[in-house]
Amino acid sequence: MLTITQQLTERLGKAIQKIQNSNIPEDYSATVTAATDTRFGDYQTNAAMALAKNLSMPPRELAAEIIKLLEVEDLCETPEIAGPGFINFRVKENTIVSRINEIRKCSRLGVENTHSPKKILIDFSSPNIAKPMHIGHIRSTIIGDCLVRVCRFLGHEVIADNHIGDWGTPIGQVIYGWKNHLDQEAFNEDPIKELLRLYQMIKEKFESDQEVNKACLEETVKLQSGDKESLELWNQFKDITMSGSQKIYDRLGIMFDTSLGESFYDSRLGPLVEDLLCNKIAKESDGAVCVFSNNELEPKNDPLLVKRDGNWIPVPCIIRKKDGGFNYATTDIATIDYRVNEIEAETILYVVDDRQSLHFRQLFEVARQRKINADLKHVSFGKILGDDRKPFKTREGSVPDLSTVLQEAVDRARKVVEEKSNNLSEEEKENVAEKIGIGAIKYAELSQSRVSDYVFSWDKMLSLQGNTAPYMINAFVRTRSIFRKLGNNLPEISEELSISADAERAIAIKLCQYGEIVPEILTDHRPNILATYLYELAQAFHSFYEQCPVLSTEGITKNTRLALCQTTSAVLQHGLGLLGIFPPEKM
RNA sequence: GCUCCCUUAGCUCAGCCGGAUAGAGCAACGGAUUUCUAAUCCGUAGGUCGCAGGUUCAAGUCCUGCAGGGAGCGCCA
Repeated sequence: MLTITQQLTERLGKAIQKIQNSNIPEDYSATVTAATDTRFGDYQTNAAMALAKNLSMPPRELAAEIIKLLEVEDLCETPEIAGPGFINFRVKENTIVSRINEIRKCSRLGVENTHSPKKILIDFSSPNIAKPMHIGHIRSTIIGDCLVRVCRFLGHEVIADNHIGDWGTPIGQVIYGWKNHLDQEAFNEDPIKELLRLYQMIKEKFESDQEVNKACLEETVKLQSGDKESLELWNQFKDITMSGSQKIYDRLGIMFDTSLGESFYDSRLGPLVEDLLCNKIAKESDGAVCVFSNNELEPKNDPLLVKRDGNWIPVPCIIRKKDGGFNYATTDIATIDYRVNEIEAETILYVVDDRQSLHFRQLFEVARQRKINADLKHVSFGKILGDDRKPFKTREGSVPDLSTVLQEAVDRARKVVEEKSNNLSEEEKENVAEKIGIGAIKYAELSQSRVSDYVFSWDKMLSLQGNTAPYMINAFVRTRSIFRKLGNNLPEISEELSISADAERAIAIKLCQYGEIVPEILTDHRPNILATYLYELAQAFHSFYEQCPVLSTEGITKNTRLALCQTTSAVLQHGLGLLGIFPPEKM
């Protein structure tokens, strides 16, 4: 089952072959894309302009030549030349009708499985022990989950891995805090809050107070050498933290296949460093063990070099500290080994904020030097800002707690529901508020380009207009209300469709494109491509809904409109589902 | 000091491998409701795509330089 783009691209390719001119580059592959503006038609190609120079022909003349050779009468009207040499295609009604009918019969809604399924491990969320999840975890968690859903749907084998920060110096700090400054009453009341207080207090002293610093490092060493009491405390902290995180994952509907924390890799670190020393990948420097540049890369592309006073000087990746301890990079290298050798992942995606880009470039460079055979990619993202364009904070100036943020979203959604949806029962209102609130948080995240920073705005994300969850959900609810009204009188929807009104045509074309859009998400791991598509679909549907009555019509018109509503409903539900959003039936 | 990221309408943001007159939403203004849910739709107005060069038939998109903002930079994670 080919998308309309694929069919047209194939025909265009054949037409260009027929030109049989050796000046056409071997690797040239003509492409047809959706029209940038519907005034020009449905699809377009710039092949004539791209090849004009090679064939030394004026673009418009070449376009005419291509059109002469194109065999597309069965798919579209005679293609037209426009502007500097575009070829525009206007698809025939029967092409749209048969494609819509294919999509209606297809459980995948016209989206093909990938032709090259991979085993993909996605590393995301990554909360830390003794710290409740906060606003800073939201982007990784939501983007990561969306990528898991999309990869899986496209036929990849996916391992969702929560790489928990459960090892290293911070744990030593909390243990030290626990032993010396625990407020038992506060702990009984809210354990995670007390752990966070201890961590923050000790972290501050750790910087300034030599003795605290030393004591914490001793606690860390004790833990890592298997001291029983330390391990018991560590387990307790871990349980407390993870049960808090789990509540958030449950509410968000997010599941992991594995949650191997940093501690899991601890026993592998020593042997790993020895191995790297043996292989001469790493060497000792100032008492530490480091991986240096091997000068295979151009200096400016080499993350293990930095320019200072006009000279390139080494910035090694430290894998064993002077005191014998291991650090972040060591664990990450060991983690790659495990994922590649034992899980047999072919691709690893790290959904981590962009401040760590240097770390990942170094990590990937070490992997390259070791000839690790896997595709490693840092799926980075920017910061969440407040109205003042500074990192988003609560009114009290602290980092907002994630569970509080989720609750506030639901509370705010509830208020709107009270205002607008008085026809619903109490139970329904609660359900709708939950789905809209959580959906709004997720949609706000996924509709943004992940690379840039964005301003967090309650009003915007819960707005009823614009590119927001409530707007999308409302479109879905409207499709549902039509079928609810029909109840048991839903007629058999036949394949006989007549697409005549502009609004019908617009939405039908949009529906045909679902299969073209979904795979594109993975070209650069950008969920907002899907969000933008769904927004355009919802807009087209709202417009259709206003202009084209369904239930009051008869015959083929009714049949057509029911088919479009049904397909829109299915695509909206499915697409939102890929974003991890599950709309209610009513609102 | 060096490296990376960002800069598009008053505000918040889209804009994929370069392609036609740069698009949405909010805010502003003007319309549509005995409804398949107006949580919607239709319309008007709003731009030197940070600045300067370059490559190209074609640059918001690619390259170079500059400015502004953010982040990172040997023993934290």
